[in-house]
Amino acid sequence: MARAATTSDAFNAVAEPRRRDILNHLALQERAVGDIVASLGMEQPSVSKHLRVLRNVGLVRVRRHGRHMFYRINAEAIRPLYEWTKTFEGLWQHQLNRVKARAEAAAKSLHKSDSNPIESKS
Amino acid sequence: MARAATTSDAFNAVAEPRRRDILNHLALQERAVGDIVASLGMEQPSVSKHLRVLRNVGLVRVRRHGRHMFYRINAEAIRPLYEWTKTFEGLWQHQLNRVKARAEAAAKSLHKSDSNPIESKS
DNA sequence: TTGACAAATTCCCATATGGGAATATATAGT
DNA sequence: ACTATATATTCCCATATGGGAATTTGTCAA
Repeated sequence: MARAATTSDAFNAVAEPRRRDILNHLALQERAVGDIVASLGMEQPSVSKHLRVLRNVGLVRVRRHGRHMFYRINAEAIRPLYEWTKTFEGLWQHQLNRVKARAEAAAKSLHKSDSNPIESKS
Repeated sequence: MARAATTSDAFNAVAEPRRRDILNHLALQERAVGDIVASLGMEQPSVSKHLRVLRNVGLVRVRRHGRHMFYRINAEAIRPLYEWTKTFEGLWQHQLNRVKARAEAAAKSLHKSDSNPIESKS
């Protein structure tokens, strides 16, 4: 088996940086393809292909107006990613606290005994 | 160019479901490779390869103890994903409110005028 | 209908992938 | 030194990828 398809889920779709760029751009308001092309400086076929992927996983919705296709974000589809990452929120806070505590302890013992002669030059 | 390497960043590394499984497993405590193999029911070489990718992007750290390699999560590396997804948090709340408002408005007008005959059978 | 513009699709290709299978490396114990 | 155990690496391969270039489809306006 090869790597999972980019269209298999939001995680895979969002792994591509340019697709995140597009989503960031759409966050403010809906945009026509040409607008995205101009704003992000990518080739039009490239944008269309990326939008196709985003559509397939439900990250964007489309609306046609004349010759223009207006894409808008479907934020709900990002939520699973948010929820998953949020699972680890407590962990990085813990880890930061531990680092901070260790740093403070080290500073304290350094102050008391100057146990690291290497640091004390000039 | 082909798809970006799985080791190019946390977004790509995490796109693979089995790697998320591994991270979920490591969230509770550090684990030896064999433990992961047994718990997740994957082949040992497969686990080692996935851990390699996770290590390359800083999502896990290793500690050796005798013949065992204990892997632990480095939650800090997940934080960028969290922050990015969080950017859209306001959006899906907006969208949900709009849907809810629309549903309530529809229910109200239905109650007042029974404007949708199709719904009123039986 | 024809022409102009907007967007999507197709074709080609170098590239990294993840799984399977086999093998290599490293460490502990005797 | 030898064996057993734990983990990592290598090789092979079918597969999807994203970009570039060219073309097609769709829509409006005259």
